[in-house]
Amino acid sequence: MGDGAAKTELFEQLARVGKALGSGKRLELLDLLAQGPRSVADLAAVARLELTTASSHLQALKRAGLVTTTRHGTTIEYALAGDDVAALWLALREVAARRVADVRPAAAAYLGPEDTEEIDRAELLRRVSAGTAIVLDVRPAPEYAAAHIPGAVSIPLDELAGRLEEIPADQEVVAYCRGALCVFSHDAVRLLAARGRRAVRLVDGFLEWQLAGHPVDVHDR
Amino acid sequence: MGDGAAKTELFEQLARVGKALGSGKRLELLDLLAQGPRSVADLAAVARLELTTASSHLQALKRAGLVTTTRHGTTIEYALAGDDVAALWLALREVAARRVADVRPAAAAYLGPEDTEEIDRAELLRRVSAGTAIVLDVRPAPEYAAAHIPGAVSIPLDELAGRLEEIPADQEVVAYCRGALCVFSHDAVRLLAARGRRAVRLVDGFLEWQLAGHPVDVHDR
DNA sequence: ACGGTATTCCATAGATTTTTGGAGGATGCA
DNA sequence: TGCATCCTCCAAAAATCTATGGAATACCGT
Repeated sequence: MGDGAAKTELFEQLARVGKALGSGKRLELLDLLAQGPRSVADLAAVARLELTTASSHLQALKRAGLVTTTRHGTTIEYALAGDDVAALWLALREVAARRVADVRPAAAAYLGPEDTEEIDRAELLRRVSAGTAIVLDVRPAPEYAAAHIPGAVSIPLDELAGRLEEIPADQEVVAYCRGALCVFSHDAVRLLAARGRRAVRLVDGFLEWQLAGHPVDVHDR
Repeated sequence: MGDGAAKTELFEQLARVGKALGSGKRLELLDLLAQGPRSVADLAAVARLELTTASSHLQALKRAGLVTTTRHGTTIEYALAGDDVAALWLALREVAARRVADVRPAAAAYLGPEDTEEIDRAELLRRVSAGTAIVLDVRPAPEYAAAHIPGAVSIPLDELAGRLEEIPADQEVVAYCRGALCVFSHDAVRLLAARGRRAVRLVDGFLEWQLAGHPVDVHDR
């Protein structure tokens, strides 16, 4: 029948991963790391956390095996341990969105009204290969640099208003950002629409693109 | 940029699912529920928990949306909320097995030595359709009754020694149980081998079979 | 209505986690 | 060597979670 104590111990070990996923702060850090490796100070700033708090949460993620560290001189770069971790994060998000009643209103409050048109990955590929649309990456520059959809142009959301002329006025724009729960592409499409551009939003984002096995580009622009 | 408070709130809501996965006891209950619906008293007995402890853990799982309840007269039946939850549980297990160093030794201590031959689902289907093997479900009877691999014969592990004559001596046996971390099929194959039978083990179990989209049978035998 | 069964609710003590600030290590550069 | 930067370690207080046993609730059969 198997020893009860050994079984308890095994499940307690599995729960270490669960515990790591049991904090909003840590999930936020994980979500950022899913876009690419980053330093502790960087992550703390973007996630609006005290440095020591961020450090201790990152170490909790590391103890659970979800992230790895690499030293680059004086800075330490945290990175997702692998695609399986990204898949786990996505699975958790999907369960939460479907099963936790309060997630929908919380998402709506964060993302804003549903006033923007969305398309899926297949439709994006169709429009791009037909030449009727260009793909716009509105994530912060370091995340674009880490990896992005091939052919996408990078204009971070907070620079978009000032760099509008870089986008041909007669082209439709498909904007994307981190993932389904990222606000940047919503705001970008609203901004573009307000300036009279034709713009739609990829329904999810880079995380889902990558996990679906699509190719990605790194570096350059 | 999106309101910081709204973002924090959203991730805190997502973390409710993570928190639910952050306890060995709850994972054990989830693992049982992945085999089929069960009552509170039943779950408490199988998971070796006090009734009130089991009840409160089950309610925690319910608040996180991972399980649902149905009243049947005086008993309350808990069930997994859906396949997406089973997939999440499997994803967590796979990440833990790959990334948490202490999971392997804990699994080895629970499952015993690697002295049994294992085959995958494709090989099982091959041997069954070739008529060279029969499939043996060694889970407790209620789990077999809830759902099982089509054509499988049910002999719970603790009855196996006494019901050996029900298995044709010249047939190879493929034993399976709940999943990759379930000990029953390991013990069953050891027992059969000790009695001179040819027996191998499905590398994972019913959970993975079902999630892979294979058909399942319910009721009868 | 009554007794019996299955489960949840409640209060509490004990354990674990989270946050924060200050001190300490490691690395790079002048 | 000395100094700056980036990060981790440590300790303590606050907050949260867990286990447990007794009481309360819901439903069933008589």
